[in-house]
Amino acid sequence: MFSKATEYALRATIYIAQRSSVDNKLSIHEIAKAIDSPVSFTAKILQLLTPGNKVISAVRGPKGGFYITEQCKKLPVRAILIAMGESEILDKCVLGLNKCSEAKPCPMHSQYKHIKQQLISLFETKTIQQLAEDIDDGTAFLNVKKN
Amino acid sequence: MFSKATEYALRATIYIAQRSSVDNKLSIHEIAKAIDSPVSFTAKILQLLTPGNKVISAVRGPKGGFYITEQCKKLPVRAILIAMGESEILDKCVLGLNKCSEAKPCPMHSQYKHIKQQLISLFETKTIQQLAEDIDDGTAFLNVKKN
DNA sequence: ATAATTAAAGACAAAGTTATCTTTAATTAT
DNA sequence: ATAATTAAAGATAACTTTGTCTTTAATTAT
Repeated sequence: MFSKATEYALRATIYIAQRSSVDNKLSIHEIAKAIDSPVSFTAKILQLLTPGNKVISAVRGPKGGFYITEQCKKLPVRAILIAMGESEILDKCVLGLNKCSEAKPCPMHSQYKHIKQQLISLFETKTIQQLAEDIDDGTAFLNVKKN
Repeated sequence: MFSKATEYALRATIYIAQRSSVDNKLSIHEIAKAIDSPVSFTAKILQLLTPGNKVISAVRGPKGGFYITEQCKKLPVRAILIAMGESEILDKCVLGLNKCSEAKPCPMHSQYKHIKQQLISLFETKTIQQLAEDIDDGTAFLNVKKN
């Protein structure tokens, strides 16, 4: 469904939301190890989420690292998708027609749109915090290792 | 959602189902033009659908070209996805975890699985023929041009 | 048989995605 | 101030996907 980059962004953000705070920042090494992603590539990806503290925050230097504000934890998952530039997946025609519309629908349009709508609403209503809490609860997991 | 290759495969197959018959085969040029795809690339893609007349059929030489049998028209859309090797999209974890399961679900798992199930059932129940008929009916379209 | 026409096969090129490595800049502690 | 630590920035490489072009093989018509 999503690119590797977006998958890493989602996992990293959830991990940061679950483990970090302003005075317990996480290094890119810890994050990448935890979510099983390549370190440098993950660093690059997180740079898409940090400008203006859009989704997560980063500070350089000793005691630096990544964290997320309480405010940003309240953001819907879609905020990550938007920052990753993958929001159009949810607008695109299944057949790849750029002119697919209600007026000129592709032959999958009428059924596919309902499913797409559910995806949009899932990503719009589910917050980063909720995902992190599911892991805290032990009702969900980010990997196979013990949390 | 799908790769360009799979989008072209879907569009091409629908076009062939709508316009071809055993004694009215379509050239790769006509198909590519109709579905607005690069000719040679489309030719390559259709080679994934022809072996053993899996989805469509092809014959070389004058009066040759592509067509689809009545039998293959009855195939679900998913047959195209399988031939294109894109069937795992519908199995994959949204977060890209390879160990995501009912026992160890990712934090999106429980909601995402229902949506995925609808996608699977859409691609499983919808046949190539049905899509072609929608175009015949004028209730659906493959492009912006007049049919 | 020969020529014409069509898809198949194969080599290659361009672009995009994923990944690595090195250098720079910011911050902290000494 | 200096050294240490951390993310940011930038260059580059590997791999995948998308796309093109040429040659070959099959089929038909003459």
